[in-house]
Amino acid sequence: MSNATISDVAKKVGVSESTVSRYLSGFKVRNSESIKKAIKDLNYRPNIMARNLKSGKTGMVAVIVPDISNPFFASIVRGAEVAAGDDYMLQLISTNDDPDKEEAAIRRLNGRVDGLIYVPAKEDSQAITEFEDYAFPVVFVDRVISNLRRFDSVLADNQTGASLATKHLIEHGHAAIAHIAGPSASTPGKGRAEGYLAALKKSKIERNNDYLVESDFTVLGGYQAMMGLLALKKRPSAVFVGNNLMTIGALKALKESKVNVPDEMAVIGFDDHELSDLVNPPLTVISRDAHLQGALAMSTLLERIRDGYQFPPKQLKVDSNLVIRQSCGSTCLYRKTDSDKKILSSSTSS
Amino acid sequence: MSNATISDVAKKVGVSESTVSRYLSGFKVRNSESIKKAIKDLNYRPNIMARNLKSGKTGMVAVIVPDISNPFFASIVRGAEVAAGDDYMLQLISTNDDPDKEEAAIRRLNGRVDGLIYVPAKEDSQAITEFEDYAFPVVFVDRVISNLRRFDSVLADNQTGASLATKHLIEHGHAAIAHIAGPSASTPGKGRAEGYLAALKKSKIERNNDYLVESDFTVLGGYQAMMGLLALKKRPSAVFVGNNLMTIGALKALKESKVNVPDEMAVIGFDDHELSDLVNPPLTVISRDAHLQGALAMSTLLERIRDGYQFPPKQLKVDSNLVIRQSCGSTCLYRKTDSDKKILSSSTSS
DNA sequence: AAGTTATCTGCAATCGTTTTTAGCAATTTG
DNA sequence: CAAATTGCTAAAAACGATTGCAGATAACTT
Repeated sequence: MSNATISDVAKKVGVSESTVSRYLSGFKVRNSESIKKAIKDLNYRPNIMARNLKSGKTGMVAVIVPDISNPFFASIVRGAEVAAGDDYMLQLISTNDDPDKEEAAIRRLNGRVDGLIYVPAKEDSQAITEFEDYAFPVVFVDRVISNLRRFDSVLADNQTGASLATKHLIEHGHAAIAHIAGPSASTPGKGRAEGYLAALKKSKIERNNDYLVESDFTVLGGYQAMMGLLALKKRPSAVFVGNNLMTIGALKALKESKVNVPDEMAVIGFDDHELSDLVNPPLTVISRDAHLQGALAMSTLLERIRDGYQFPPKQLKVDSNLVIRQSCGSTCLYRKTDSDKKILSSSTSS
Repeated sequence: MSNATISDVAKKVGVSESTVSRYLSGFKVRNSESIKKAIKDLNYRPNIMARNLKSGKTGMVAVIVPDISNPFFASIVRGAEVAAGDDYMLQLISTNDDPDKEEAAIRRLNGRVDGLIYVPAKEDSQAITEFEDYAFPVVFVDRVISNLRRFDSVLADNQTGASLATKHLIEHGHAAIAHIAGPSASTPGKGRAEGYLAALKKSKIERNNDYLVESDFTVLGGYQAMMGLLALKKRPSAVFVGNNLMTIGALKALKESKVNVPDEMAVIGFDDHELSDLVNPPLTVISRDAHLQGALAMSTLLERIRDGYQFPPKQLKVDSNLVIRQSCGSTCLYRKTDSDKKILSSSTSS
């Protein structure tokens, strides 16, 4: 039952192990036919571990995400998987945004993978130091660790996207605009808050610190943040929510508080979803191509694995688009386009 | 730069490699202090591949799912990951429901993993034959391959869940009840259709073949199936949709056709979602704990890896629950319960 | 046919561990 | 005090592949 080894094949054919090995590597070999047959007869499969030990390669790439059940990260992973094709297999790790888990995971990864696609929790994560030790290339996706500039990254254009969202609310006549932000220690949390503030400034709307609440990218966090905003003496009339999960939480809070969207509170989210269209009211969001982000990250990583760091690190960005539906009070224009929604492109990748 | 080996450590301390190895395995050793120091100084990390080659174990478990971007499968994976803890790492493979890809993946997995958690596309998949060759335990989740009874499985109670859904519609006065089913070649597609038919039979409602349409578990498939139902001379007044994605598609079709839910068409889905509550109207669904399913699968698998097949294969089932919201015309009772929704338990796991 | 070159082959070393074996010293036992 | 037991240790043999080297065929030259 236990698998045959290369030596079994060699013995059966009457050649040396090296000849079989060379046959397997595609070299021209005299008894290729009988080797082929013996391999089939013995159901021989090369032992990957032995091969890896010799070659020093593993044929594996790790992907560290906060939580695979977040559809956004699932899309990234899927994109990465597709881009990896048959060359590399994926190892998946969810960290729950816990830097300690990230550190432990990276430590365990040593010797198991040839590269890492990494969505870190915090820009100043302690795991930084660990990276010095480990000898595989890393590509950051969606978030970066600021001190690790030597690695590549594939981000969304958070600033532009957030400005676009805020501007959209302003154009609908809102001035009391809140922002439920992600952790300021995270790249998108920080970037989107910056974009929000920049848009306010540009329209000469004074910043109200009560309206900028920092949360944690979770449903519950979004719910609580929204409840907080509703409890304010001077309620905002519109809110830009910093990610998909917090948007769900915010909407739950609004529904529970019987606050009408968009009349009493306009809402715009970050990151689209298959169901955004069917929510009541259909949700206007900033969207970007997570699948593409994952695919870009993987191809960048594979390049590094192949060619090393002879070229300077890349900083890729994918577009953020505004998908107008009805949660900001926009009329139902989107029916007129063939894609069932109106998309305004914002920025180009670079 | 390249990692130090156990021999470097041994040399530095002045002992043999085996002594260092024994120290690492927790045996009592005379120079343990200096070995500890040398390991730290040299930043020695054991080479996993060498270790795996020697032990024949990989410390890895593969998870094969149709598509990780389907939140349901993402939950399964997450549950499996949590249950694996620090003992095993996960290798992820999406197959797009393509049996050929499944087969190729399983073939590649040989020697890379100690076990497999597997959501196959079809019950009669050709990949069956492959399994004979490979020497790791397998646990099926959500779907099985019928000829492989020797492996464990963790399924949902599809029949009961589907009956519950259908009965719910019947109790709301519907008799013209359609079912958009998944592929009949798949376990849940078949099981849920059976449950649907059983419930009709029990209520002495005649089966209408136009009302049982087989689709493919995708958004587009659900959309097209619903469009087909709407085009019928005698439209059904209610529909039970066989999975989450097809439900989204069906709702899109209804929205696009301006058919009111639940007045003109009652809808009940299979599998809950964080957003189901916020959809218009809030979606009544059959729900089961996907996270638990994944966790059970993993713990079953780890048991097999540890103890082998001395015990007969297990067939676990998780409960299906009815979550009543408003898409079937139920009044808004759910507010009265503390969990924000009314849950009727259906069956117990066995 | 003999010399030269091009192909292919087996041997042995190597990758970095773990584990078995046997040996040595120190300690306990009769 | 000799004998038996204990507690570590080093040396060597795996684990299953790949690869440099040198020798053996085979295939061309002239």
